Amino acid sequence: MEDNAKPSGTDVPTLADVAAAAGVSTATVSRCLNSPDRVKQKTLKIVMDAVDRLGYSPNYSARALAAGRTNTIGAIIPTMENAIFARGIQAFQEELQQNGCTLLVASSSYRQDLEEEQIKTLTVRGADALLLIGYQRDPKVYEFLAKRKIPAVLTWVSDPDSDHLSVGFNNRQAMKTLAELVLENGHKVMGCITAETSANDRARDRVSGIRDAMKEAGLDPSELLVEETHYSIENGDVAFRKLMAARPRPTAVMCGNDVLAVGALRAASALKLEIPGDVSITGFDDIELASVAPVPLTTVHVPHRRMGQFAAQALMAALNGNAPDNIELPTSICFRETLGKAPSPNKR
Amino acid sequence: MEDNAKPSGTDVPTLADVAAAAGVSTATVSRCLNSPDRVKQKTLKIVMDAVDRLGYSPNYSARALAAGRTNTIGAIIPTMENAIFARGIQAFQEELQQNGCTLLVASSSYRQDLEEEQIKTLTVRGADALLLIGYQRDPKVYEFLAKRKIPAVLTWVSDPDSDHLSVGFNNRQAMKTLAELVLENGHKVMGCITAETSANDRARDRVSGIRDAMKEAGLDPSELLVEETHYSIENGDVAFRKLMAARPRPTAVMCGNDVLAVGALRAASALKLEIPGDVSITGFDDIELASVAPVPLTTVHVPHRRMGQFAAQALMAALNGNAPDNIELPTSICFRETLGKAPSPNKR
DNA sequence: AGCCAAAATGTAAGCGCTTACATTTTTTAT
DNA sequence: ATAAAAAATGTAAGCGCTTACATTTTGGCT
Repeated sequence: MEDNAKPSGTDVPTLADVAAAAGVSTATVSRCLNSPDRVKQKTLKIVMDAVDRLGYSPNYSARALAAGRTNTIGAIIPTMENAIFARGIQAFQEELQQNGCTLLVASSSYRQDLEEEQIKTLTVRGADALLLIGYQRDPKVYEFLAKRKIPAVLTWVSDPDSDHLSVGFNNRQAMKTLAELVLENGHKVMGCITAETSANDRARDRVSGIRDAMKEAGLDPSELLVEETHYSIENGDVAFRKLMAARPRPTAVMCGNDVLAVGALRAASALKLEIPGDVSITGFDDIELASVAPVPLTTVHVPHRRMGQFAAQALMAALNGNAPDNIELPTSICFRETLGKAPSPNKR
Repeated sequence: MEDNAKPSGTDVPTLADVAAAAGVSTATVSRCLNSPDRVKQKTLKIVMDAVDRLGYSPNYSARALAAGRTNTIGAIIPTMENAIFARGIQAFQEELQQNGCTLLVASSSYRQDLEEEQIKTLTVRGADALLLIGYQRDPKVYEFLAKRKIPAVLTWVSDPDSDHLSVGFNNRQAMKTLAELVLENGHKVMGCITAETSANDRARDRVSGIRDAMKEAGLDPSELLVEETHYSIENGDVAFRKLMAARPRPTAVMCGNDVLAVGALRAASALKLEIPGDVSITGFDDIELASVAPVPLTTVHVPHRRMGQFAAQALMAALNGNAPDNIELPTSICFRETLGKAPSPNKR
């Protein structure tokens, strides 16, 4: 018969098993694992040998319960179905991993109610901190987070006026810059395809950016033709056709993201419109899709990877009791082939 | 002074607080939450009222520790950076959520060593079950999983001969069917762009499928020109150019997935080759990209959503002690515009 | 009314770990 | 050498929950 010092059969070894095997207390084993510098070299070696020998790995539930933190970070993104968020989140995850944290991803389908639910779920599941997209949400959510002392970083936006931590970029300014370029090409009748602006602050800001530029160029911003739809290639296609049916017809269509722009491009091709000869089209994001579109897309480049990385660093800092600064990353314009001079009126 | 029956200040309420507030024991509260049919209606109401009033939600770490399960499922996918896995995983997640489980996603960058590490990490973090892509891995991994009694479902493949649970499709057969169609169009010189076959069983099977079809059509399978590379549009472009430099030049290039095919398409356009007039190109997966490629892609349609859904169901069944059956889902050919007759020799 | 099985609830022992505090060992200064 | 300070280790009390088992309540029968 075995005595009780050994772990029985196929059971997963516990801290106590390691302690017994190494001839020390569980506290010492715990210290070896969590703060090795507080333990004598010799002891450390003995314990680590025991850990290896038994193939021990800690039970995270128990650790979380005892320590009051899970080392899990939650992220809630609007969608996983296209690549808009993939690069940024991937970088976020890599950075977290460096810091011994795990990422839990949920998606909200661009629905505010679902996002709130997911925030609750992730919190309850023990997320120590959260990455959120955009800043627009019920103040109660922020109160809830504050009450639970859960740091959150808002990304894909820059929100310097607010006291919420954010790591992102200025959607409005970025789109404005692109719009200025479009207007410099002589376009007077402007169209725009965007996500629904009521529930999406990034989309709203981008549209505002276009209007800003129009105003400064002496055009009436209210004449911007706007099509709102969900992000998908198909919807971009449909929206573009609607825009092309308007009179006067836009000579430039600025899209809220690259996915919509690619849909517009497809529609243009079907309508036998030359890009950019007949109509100019622009995107936003600079995902891989943009560079391989039927006509390579002129778009706004967003530094997704750096954003993800910085967001992770900010959160780690917040968890360590520091107060990280908001970060606004610069965007740039990525010139490709879909932006050109406005066609001369007689040519149309 | 408060007495100890009430939760103090901003603290998160616990089971005991609810029990005190409802005037019952913690066991009863626990039962109300986990098996409501085992308590009296009246008690249930009292307890649930207290839960609402206090805004209680259970601590999952504690629950996991006590119950020995986390209700968390892990998934390890080769990459999050393109959309190949997005739809399937999204469906998987939705189905899990229906069953009260949370998804933890990790990515392995197509590296077997990283995958093993992630499997360990997720296991240690308490994943009750795992979704894995493909079947090729060190037998030790399966032993480890078996020893820990962690159910795993292999997806994106069908592995009927093995005793591992799988929910997927037959890569070899699917590609063979497409290859037959290509060959029926009179192509004699075949090229292929694939992921590295040594570390990717899906890729390997797909190439085998092409060879199978060639053999049956009386061609020498060893004459298939193969370019191996990582999945990306850029790499598809480069590989296609290499293939086009071969003599005799392939008249059809079958790609291991849609991403590579889109890259090939881009290269073809740069080389002023007509698709499918000069060269036919095919893909695999039927992701959204396929339908919006410069020339809409003829490809293999994979039922990603259903696969994800069934995989989740299989895992839930396994966790409930049932032995779910392997599932092989049918694929279909999605005809678009990149497959055509082989050009007549004199035309070249 | 009285008995008994079934239903409902309570009691309390953990789950595996961290950590405040107590104790022992080692180092440093005198 | 010796006292005091510092470092290392041990002891044991939880963290918030589930669940086996014990106890009480309920309700159907006779």
